[in-house]
Amino acid sequence: MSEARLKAPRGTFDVLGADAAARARLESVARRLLEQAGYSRIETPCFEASELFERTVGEATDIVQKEMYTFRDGSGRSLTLRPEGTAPVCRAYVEHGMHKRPQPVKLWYLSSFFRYERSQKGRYRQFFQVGAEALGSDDPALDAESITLLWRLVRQVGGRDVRLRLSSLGSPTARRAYREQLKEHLRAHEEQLSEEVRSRIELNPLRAFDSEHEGTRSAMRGAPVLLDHISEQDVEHFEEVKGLLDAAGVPYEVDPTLVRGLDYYTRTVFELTSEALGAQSGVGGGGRYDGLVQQLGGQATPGVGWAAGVERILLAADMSAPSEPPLDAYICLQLDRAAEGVRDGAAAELRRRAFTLLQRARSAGIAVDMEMAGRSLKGQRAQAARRGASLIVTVSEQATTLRDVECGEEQCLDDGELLHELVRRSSRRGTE
RNA sequence: GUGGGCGUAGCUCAGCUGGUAGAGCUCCUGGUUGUGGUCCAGGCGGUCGUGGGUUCGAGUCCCAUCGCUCACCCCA
Repeated sequence: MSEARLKAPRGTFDVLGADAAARARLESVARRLLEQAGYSRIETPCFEASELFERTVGEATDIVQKEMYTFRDGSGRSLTLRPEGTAPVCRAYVEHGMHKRPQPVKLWYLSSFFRYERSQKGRYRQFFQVGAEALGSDDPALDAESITLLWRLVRQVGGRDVRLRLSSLGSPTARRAYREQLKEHLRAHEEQLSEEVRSRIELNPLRAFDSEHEGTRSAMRGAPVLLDHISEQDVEHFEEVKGLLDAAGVPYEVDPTLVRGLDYYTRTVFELTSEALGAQSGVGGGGRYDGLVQQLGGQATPGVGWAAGVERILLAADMSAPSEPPLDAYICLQLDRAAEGVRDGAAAELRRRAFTLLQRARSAGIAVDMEMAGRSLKGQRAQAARRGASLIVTVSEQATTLRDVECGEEQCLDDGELLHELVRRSSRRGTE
């Protein structure tokens, strides 16, 4: 018998109505902001060789461990729906020899990503990210520019209660050494730690810094801090970035405990959060990834970039979506004997006339629609009103009339005159 | 994977201690209104998430299951 009705899979959603309009606005703000700064659009495939993510994101991360949508195609290749955007962009940089272009190469995207997770507010299995990547230079100005763009994007769409946190991870070696040091410190104070933190010493020692637990907090006061263990050049780089952000008037907080979820980050890392979001407070984040391109088989190429969740920006921004744009005109069909169906010759003839008019009016640049749902004349007028049309054309067997709703004028015209009148009246309105 | 809350019309919801399903909005039709969003009347629309159980009788009680949602974990 009847199956259960099909629904969008868990963690996915349809975009429509006001939500679609808000997204379109966000996209146009992002495009203007990023293209003005020299970023050009890139779209990479929805899926990539699984290896791309396994190698770059980090074997031990949750993403690779349990969140990837991985499948085999007809030839047995292992493919994965992209869980993030930086590795694919770097792959494209290498694949298209972009190191031969003038550096830095700046690219931006707005695409969907996939992670198999339990969904909740601001977290979905298919989600959208807007992101920007700048490759080919380790100039701290590029870091500062990247961060500033994320900051300005979120502010421009009306992001509320946003905070920017900033830190530096140094080199991967410094980071690894630090991690061991921290684990040692935690093990030395194990009896003070909360059970949860204790069970995560190996997996995620950095998390101990976020704990609210009394004993853990006191144990962490004496803990080593990564920022104190990075190289002199990295400190200098970080100082430059901070100075440039100060100069640009971008407010930030240095947070030495800031961690990012992906393995490839080096030096600068940052995260933008909003209190308006619920549990998933991260709106966007990113950092520098100086070893990534080389890891993918390219020349040693530094890079810096970020990604921000579209759904999260929208939650933080509370964008009042513009309503559907109104129509200039609506074409109604008036049949003498309404009882006769659409197969009736007269009705078909009427429809042909109206349809021709519709197409000619659209070619002339007028936003116009016509009745295509079999409504009564009253229903058609109501529909015209709903669509915001200020001009109503009524096509009947005897005549074609144009009524200007705003001034109440009504005139009987032939089709050529009608077109002129439509253009005249709708353009006059447009320029007012 | 774990825990809390919730599943009745397209949407928002009502339905008391079990008695055989309702309202508002939307949509359509007719009337009315200066041929337009008003007002009036009518209509379309639901195997009450699904499957069992208790009962003469279940939207209501019990069990299971699925879905949605929020949170943990983690992250955008």
